[in-house]
Formats: sequence, C-alpha cells, structure tokens
Amino acid sequence: MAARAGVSKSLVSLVLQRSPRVSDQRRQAVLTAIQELDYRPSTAAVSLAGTRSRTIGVVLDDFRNQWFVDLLTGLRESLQDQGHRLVVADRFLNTGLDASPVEGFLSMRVEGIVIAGEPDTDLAIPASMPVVVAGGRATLPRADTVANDDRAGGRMAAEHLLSLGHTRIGFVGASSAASAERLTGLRTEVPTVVTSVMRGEPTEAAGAQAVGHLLDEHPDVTAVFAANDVMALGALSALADRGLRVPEDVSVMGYDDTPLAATAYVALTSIDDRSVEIGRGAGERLLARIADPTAPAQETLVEPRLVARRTTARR
Amino acid sequence: MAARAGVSKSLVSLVLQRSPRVSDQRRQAVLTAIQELDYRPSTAAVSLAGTRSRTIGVVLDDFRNQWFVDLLTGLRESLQDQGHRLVVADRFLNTGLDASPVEGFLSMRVEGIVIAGEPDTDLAIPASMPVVVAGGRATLPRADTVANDDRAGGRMAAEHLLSLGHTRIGFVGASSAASAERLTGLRTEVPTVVTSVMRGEPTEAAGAQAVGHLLDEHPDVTAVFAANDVMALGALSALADRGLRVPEDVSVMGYDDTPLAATAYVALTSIDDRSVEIGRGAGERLLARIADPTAPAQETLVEPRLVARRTTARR
DNA sequence: TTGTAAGCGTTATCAT
DNA sequence: ATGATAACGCTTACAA
Repeated sequence: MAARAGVSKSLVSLVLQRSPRVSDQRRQAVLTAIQELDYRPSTAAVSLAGTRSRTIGVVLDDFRNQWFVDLLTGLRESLQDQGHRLVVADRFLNTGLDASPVEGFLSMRVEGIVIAGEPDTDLAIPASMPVVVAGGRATLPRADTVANDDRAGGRMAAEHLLSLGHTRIGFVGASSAASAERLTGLRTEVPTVVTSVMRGEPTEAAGAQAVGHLLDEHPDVTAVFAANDVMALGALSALADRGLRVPEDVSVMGYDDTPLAATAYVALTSIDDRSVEIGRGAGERLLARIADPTAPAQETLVEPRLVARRTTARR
Repeated sequence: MAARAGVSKSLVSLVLQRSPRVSDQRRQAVLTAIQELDYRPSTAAVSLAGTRSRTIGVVLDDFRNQWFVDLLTGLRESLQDQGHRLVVADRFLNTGLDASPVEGFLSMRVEGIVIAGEPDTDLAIPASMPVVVAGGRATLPRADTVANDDRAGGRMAAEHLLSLGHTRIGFVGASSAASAERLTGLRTEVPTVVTSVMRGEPTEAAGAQAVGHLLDEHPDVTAVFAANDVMALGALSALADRGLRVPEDVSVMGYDDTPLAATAYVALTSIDDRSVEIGRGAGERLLARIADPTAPAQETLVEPRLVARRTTARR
C-alpha cells in the first residue's frame, strides 16, 4: 500500500494511529494515498500485530429483551467513544462455530466482556478476562456488577401508590431474584401488602393467573404492582376479563419501562430501570477493570425512576 | 503451540480444519494438546492468513425493530450452519471508529453483507461486495433482495375481512413503500376501500390520527386494516377513546405480527411477514452470490401468513 | 501423512 | 521525523 504515498509502512502506521511525530507533508501524502486507493486497514492484521485488540464483547442473554437497546447506547458512550469496538452476540449467535459466544470472543482476543442480563453460570470465562455483569442480579465470581436498584424501585412503587391514596395494595411476581427484591422494597413501605407470586418465569400468562388468585383472595385490593411490565400486561388482561376497569377500579403498575409500557394504547405506569445509565456505568467499570485487573470486584446500583402513566390513578 | 503435541503447525492447522488426511494418532495428540493448553485459534490470524474471512456482516437499520430477531434466526440457519460467522451492527454501533457499519465490515474483510430493513442509500458498499437486502423495499443497485410480499399480504387482509362479512373496509397507512403496497393488495380485492394515509412515519400517533379522520368521513366503516401493527395500536387507542369496542363495533388488523400483536392483552389480528423465512432466504441468496458474483440480481418475495386473533370478528 | 517455509497486513523496536 | 526489520499466529503451497 504504502508505495503509493512514497513512504514506508511504518509511516503509514503512524499516520493511522494519529501520531503527532509525523510531518504534515508526509501525513498529507499518506492521507491522499488512502483516499485514492480506498484503503482500509485490516482489523485482522491490526489486532494480530498490535498489543491490544481494542474490542469488547457484549453477551446478550436474549435479543428479545428490548432493554439491551438502551444498554448498548450506554455502552457505546463509555466504550466506543474511548476507541473500543463493540461486538454483540447472543447465546446462540455463533454457536456451532463456537461452543458459546464467549468462545468466539476469546478467539477474537477481546479485551473485556460485558454480560448483559442474567449471566449463564456455565459461560467458562477465564479468570484473567475482565468481565462486568450489566443489569443481571446473579453475580459472576470475580465480575463487577452494575444493576438496577430493584429494592429502591419497589419503594418508589409503594410511594407512588400510597401518594395516590391506595392502602390495599397487591403484588404479583414470579420466582426471579429481581421480583423478590422489588417485593422487598415495596414491603418496606407497605407492610400490609398482599402477594401472589407464581413459580416460574414472569410471563404475561403468569401475570394474568397471579392477579386472578390475588383478587379471589383479596377482592378489596385497589392497586396492583407487578414485578415487571410483561406480568403487568397479563394483569391488565385478567382485570379486563373480570370487568374491572383500569385505573378506575384498580390501579396497575409494572417495572422496566419497556417500549410496550410507553405505547399510548397501554400507557402503563412503570419503573424505568435506567438501562442507558447501567450501560454507561458498566462500560466505565470495565475500563477501570482493564486498567487495574487486580482491583476488587465492585457492585454498583443504579437508582431507578418512576414513570407515571394512565394505569394508576387516585383512589 | 504445536510443540506441545509434538507436531508441526501445519498439522495443527489441518486438524483445526477437520481435514481427513490426518492420522488418528496425530489428531488425538493435537486435540489433547488443545484441551490442555485451553487453546483457541486467533480469528485475526486465521482471517489474515487464510483466503476467506468466513464472516458475514449484518446491518440492522434499528435495533428497536424486533423483527430482526426472527431475521437473525433465519440467517443463522442458512449462514452460520455453513460455517460463517455473523457480525451484527446497527447504523450507530461503531460509528466514530468507522464512518458507517459498512466501513467496519470492510476492514474485517467480510465476504458478504446483509442489509436488514431499509437500506441507507449512502452506505457506500464497493461494487465487488456481495450484498443482499433482507426485508427492505428499496433495492440497492446491484443487490439481491428478499422481502415480504406486501401486496399478497394486503390481499390476505382483504380476504380475511371479507370472509368475516365486512364490506365497509377502511385502510390507515403512512408514506412508506410497504404501506402503499399493502394498500394496493387490499384494493385489488376491495375496490371500495376508503383510506386515510398520513404523511410521515407509520407511528402509533399517526395510526390514531388516521383512524380519527377515517371515521369522521366514513362513520359506517366496520373494519380497519392498518399498514402495520404500530399504527394498528394507535387505531385501537383512538377507537377506545371514541367509545367504540373492538371487535364488536369495529374490527382492526395490523401487519408484521410483532411481539406486541402476539400478547394476550392486545391480541391483534395481523399478517406475519415470515421474517425467519426471509432471513433464511437472504442467507441462501448471499451464498449463491458469493459463489457466483456475476449472477444477475434477483428479487425474491416471501408469501406472508395471516394470524387471526381477537381484534377481528364476524360482522 | 507430515514437515518446511513463505507469506498475510499490520505494529513495534531499533536504528538513522 | 522516517525507515528497516522482526514479530504476530495462522494458512498454504511444496517437499519429503
């Protein structure tokens, strides 16, 4: 390549790395040659020859969870802007070629890994690899963690419903750590809360069933806090099926502030888990970890935020 | 590395490539050495030394459009299973480092690119790069295209509504090619269709507004076909605001069969655009294109499928 | 079937 | 400020 500019490869390399120790004249020569040849440095060669790959791997637990969109935004702000390339994979993206997404990342010699969501315990990440878990509750052995403060979110939900005059408050959840934490938060403010916690995944069906049980046992409940938006949606269905109006008869709120909740049609009051912030924080932690691999693992909690919409109203 | 197995690098290479011309004995030796050393071939070195990168780039127009999840599933089936690595980027994923996701892909020496959704016209893809547009209407110059047959979908919507006894049918859309095609399909079966097409993006708000106009002018409409699920959602809102029940007073259907439509709460009748199938098809086309770069660009239409749910009912 | 040696396109270390 | 040269970790003829 470099022949075109009439200089050595080393000089090209220096220009590419924006080194200041290059005369403007030579720099220009190289730059024009790059233009003319439509030249792009081979990432393969760069990461092979260089000391760092400048690449960070992001493992998504599931592309269907939309919160990763915001998480990525945050990660970009803290990582990409520092000159790192982001490579995204979900649990299945390159299986077959690799046993797990992590395999692929290791082959790519990524400098660090972000696990978005609940980490698979059997991910087999070498101890030397900097890792941060973003948004997941389960903490990986030596990994930093940046997550939503679910307990604070539960308290916020309580405060919101109390401020609207509700006293008979119900909770519907499932068997996840997040659900449990959110209930704990709620309970600190509303000790009298009545609950219906389903076993298994927090699905729409589970939400519908749970709210059914709840109302069977406590028909006087005037507000329901669901462990997440999907369950809240199930609750809305079940309530409608029973002829109960939301929010006139029963107030409903969810958690996560998913796009679903934000639609005008659903307009669900929810707790925003601040995914962008979590992403940014995770990126920063990862950089710190890379800079100092011996630093002790840290757990950061991000304060959530209430988003009031149409499904909650004054009693 | 290879020293551990007591063989040459070439032999290791052969084993890695699953070459049959290796004695079982040596192969075993290499395999155990790999285990013991926890060795992983460097993708950088592999793609630098090899003739092919075995990598395909996928450009998503927007991570917020969930249909790419299914598209990826299809792509995996046709591409990944053929030994190709998938690298996903959206329009913003690595900008800053690269001018566009395509820049990054070129640096990675991808063997082909899949544009998922509407292609940015200024993507600047070299003529020599195999490209297929998956799911987008706008066709890139020399690119193959695999897309949903929107016109057929429009006809299906018509048949569905007609079979339910509707005769006064309305359409709400926006200014996108897909919207126009879907209307065209509808119109072939229902020439008397009344329409309300908004300028701009097909958003929930646009859907609500459009259905408002439609009912103002044609209060006798008994069924509304929206250009997509999001607009349909807007329509549902507007209808509810007017005190009209769905489907008792008005039937509503959308297009795309998004996760939203599939929820029990919304239960929207929709047209499934068969994204998995589109992904698989796009992958196959891309492989064909790579195999024969001179082949003329082809346009493939995938037949959609009606998914009847609660928002449409017999008149 | 296995080994040898020459690259692949960069960066990095010395020189100059 | 610039260049020569040796890596980087593989693949791929070509030899043996």
